[in-house]
Amino acid sequence: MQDRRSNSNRSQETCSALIGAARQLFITKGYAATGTPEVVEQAGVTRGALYHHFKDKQALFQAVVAAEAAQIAKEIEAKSSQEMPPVEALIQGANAYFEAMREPGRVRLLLLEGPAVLGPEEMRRIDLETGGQELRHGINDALGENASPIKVDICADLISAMFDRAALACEGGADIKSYEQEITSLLSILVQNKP
Amino acid sequence: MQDRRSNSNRSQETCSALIGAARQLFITKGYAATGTPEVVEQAGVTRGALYHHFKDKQALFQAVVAAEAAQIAKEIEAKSSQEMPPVEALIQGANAYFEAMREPGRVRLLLLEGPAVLGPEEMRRIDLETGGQELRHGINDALGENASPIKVDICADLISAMFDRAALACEGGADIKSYEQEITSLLSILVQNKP
DNA sequence: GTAAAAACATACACAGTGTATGTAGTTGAT
DNA sequence: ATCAACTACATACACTGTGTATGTTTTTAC
Repeated sequence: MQDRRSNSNRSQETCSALIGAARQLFITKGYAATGTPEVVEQAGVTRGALYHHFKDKQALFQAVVAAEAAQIAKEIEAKSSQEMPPVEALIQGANAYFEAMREPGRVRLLLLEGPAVLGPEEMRRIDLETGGQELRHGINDALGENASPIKVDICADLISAMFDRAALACEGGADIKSYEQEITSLLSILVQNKP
Repeated sequence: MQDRRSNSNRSQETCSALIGAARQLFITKGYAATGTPEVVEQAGVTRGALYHHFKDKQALFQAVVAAEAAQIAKEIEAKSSQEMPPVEALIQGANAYFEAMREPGRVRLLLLEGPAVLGPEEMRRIDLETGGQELRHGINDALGENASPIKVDICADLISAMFDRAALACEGGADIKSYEQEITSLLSILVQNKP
């Protein structure tokens, strides 16, 4: 029974199956409570395949997180219309982020377990590799020319922290509109009072 | 060989030893990489004692986190002088928080692994049980009477998110002064433009 | 077609968790 | 003081999961 699939195809398919199955389990049961036997069963492969493509369980998790971050960046970019005053663009970007983060499991993956399992540096790396630069550019445009690069970096970091917390709060049952409104208000105030 | 220690003393001492040893290991190696055999060895007791006092490894971790949160609240309260304009009090509280969070391991315990292992709700519960209310009161005083309670809650949540992110960044090697300065600036702007 | 390499599959060694069971020390009532 | 009940531990074990070593099949290159 020859399938005659190319090696790269074989690899790609099993990797996708593994990442997909792992994603589902990590989201529902969490990283620690998910065993590799369960993952491979869902993926329809064996543990041998898993450990052939990934160094260890953590590497599989990193792949899941990276894929999710890429997907989110894609969704946000799709919703970002160009030609807009900087502040409006910022607010729209924030709303797009919130909407993307409402997809079940993303908060847990990217805001809770990701930083704990992979570490903040690695999470930051993934973020920059995908769409994390957008916010910094937005902040830079909004603050104008008189802002030093390091100030922009810090400001972007602090604002993204607010975004993340808002997403986390909404996952926990908080009112989305209230948080969106408050963030919008804060952003407007901050940009208008750029020091 | 009769020690003739009272039961409550015995319990308290072994619990303290366990929490202390666990704290050290959780801080240096992380929750997942720390085994209970190692903990009890450091504490000078057996696993039997551990599982007598704590339901499981997670319960031990929760005790460590709660103790750390209480200690931090104590340190902050000790540094908070009363009789101060609200904004100044806020800024001073923030600085006290940063200073407390510079104690090695606290960022990892409270901001990284705590939320992942215990969940955000439990972390929030611990926070409110200890000194988490202070910030909300500070925000409330700073915003004045015309702010709705829910707005104060959200605002406090978002601001505490910035505090946490700043502590995390500094742990990662960022310049403390820059973050402190930026936060101070943001707080001043926000309070002066209370909508 | 054949050798090398990649992609898996199987088996195993090891470590860690939680529990069941056993023992010593403590408490409270008589 | 003594005895029973209880608390505080200690020991032993069953189980699960991880990572690795080794074996097998499929693909690739020549």
